[in-house]
Amino acid sequence: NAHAQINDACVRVMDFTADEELCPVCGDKVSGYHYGLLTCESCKGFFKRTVQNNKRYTCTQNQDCGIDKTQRKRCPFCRFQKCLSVGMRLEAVRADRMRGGRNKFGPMYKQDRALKQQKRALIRASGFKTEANPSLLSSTQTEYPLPGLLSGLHPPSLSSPEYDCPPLCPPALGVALQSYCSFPAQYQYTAPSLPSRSIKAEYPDAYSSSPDSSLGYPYPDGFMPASPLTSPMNPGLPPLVLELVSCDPNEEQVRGKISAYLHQEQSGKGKLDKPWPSSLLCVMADQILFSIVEWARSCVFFKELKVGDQMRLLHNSWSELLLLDHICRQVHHGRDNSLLLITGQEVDLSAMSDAGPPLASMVQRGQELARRLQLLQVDRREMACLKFLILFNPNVKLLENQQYVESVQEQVNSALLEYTLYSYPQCLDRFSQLILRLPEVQSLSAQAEDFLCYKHLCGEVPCNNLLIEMLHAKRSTAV
DNA sequence: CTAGCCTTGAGG
DNA sequence: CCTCAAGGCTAG
Repeated sequence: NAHAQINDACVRVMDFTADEELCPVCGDKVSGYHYGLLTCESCKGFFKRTVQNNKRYTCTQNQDCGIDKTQRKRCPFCRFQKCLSVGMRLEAVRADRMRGGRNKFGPMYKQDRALKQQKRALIRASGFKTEANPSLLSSTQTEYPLPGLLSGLHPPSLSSPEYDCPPLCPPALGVALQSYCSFPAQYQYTAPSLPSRSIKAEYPDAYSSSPDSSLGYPYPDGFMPASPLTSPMNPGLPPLVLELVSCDPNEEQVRGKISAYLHQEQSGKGKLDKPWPSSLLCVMADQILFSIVEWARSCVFFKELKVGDQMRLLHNSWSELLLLDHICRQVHHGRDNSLLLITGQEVDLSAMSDAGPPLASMVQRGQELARRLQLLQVDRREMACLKFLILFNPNVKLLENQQYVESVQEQVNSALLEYTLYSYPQCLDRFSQLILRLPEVQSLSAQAEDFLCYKHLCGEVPCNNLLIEMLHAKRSTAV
């Protein structure tokens, strides 16, 4: 049911923006930590009654009832389901009903508080935008779901016709985005195994031997509680970050594919008319670009978008993504005086000086960027987040579902912030250090685009490829 | 049953 | 001492 889904989506957005003052189960006001996380008083009571009295409910609908403040009484089955899915802990309900005192979760509550405070401070310090969109805010309080959070907010008149009519736009990207059958569904999300902090149950005898508790609440068949956005139980590893990493293509496979392609290209033509830079490098970049489009097409969030918006986002970000891919490779390579290509070949930079000043200076800027990221020892997870932040740019013009793009950006931002705070607590400005590289990537990629455009006009670059198509697309729609 | 308010009591 | 998350109580 759409209402419930939209409401849920709003609550999710709120969790990232309003810093979780709302009960994750029903959206009511939080009264403190209860059974593992911050919830409202009523859901605390409900959870307690249910577990203590071993209650069993059934759902008269499809077990997917929306739970909010006004409807939470309607379906206890779904309410309890939701309690579990957001991470409320059966073990925190005491088997012997002893009152008062503290339990094992105490320290975690404290830690969670500290994290939240730190996060707020850092967000404020970095002048980060935290205010939720007012319309989103109100929608969690009223029972009127936002029309369009999931279906596109802008009036149809704003959508640009040229994207909706394939014949009018260059074909390659459209084909790449739409050829669903030619790619296997290889990105099945498999839940990453979280380093499980062993949370011993409050009463070990009752719980430690099996997931089944003496209170009679094993998790329902096939149902494991979903990882909450953040919870004191798996601090610092936002599930979203892991999910983003899981979207990354297998570097080996991409390299193999591109190497094979280049080899074939080379042997097919016998000898290359032009040796290195121009021709082969462009073919290589072109192939990497294809793999980037393939990555985007199959990754979480992006695949929910309509093709029109997918194209708009990619047209906007292709060169940055390409550059980031290059930078990332140089970070791993770790050499100042040579570049590593995806094929594994090295290009000596001392020979670069005669490639012309513009190219040399761009390569230099790229090396500088790589060096700074290497100094930070940026990791895969952070890199995955950065890619998403580049791709999901809500400032792209004429987006049909701009709000969705914005909410993805905020979610990724938030997850990255939390990840860096927990994984690198000794470096509090790590998040800003990472984010500050993005404008640099943007600026350098713009310079590279200009250069490519110039070379293209000089006829020094092959023109029937995705690379040039992207170049034209951006330039023709730039405002 | 629900949910707001009350009482407890270990840990700080 | 105080805190605050457990359980308890009870009107609606």
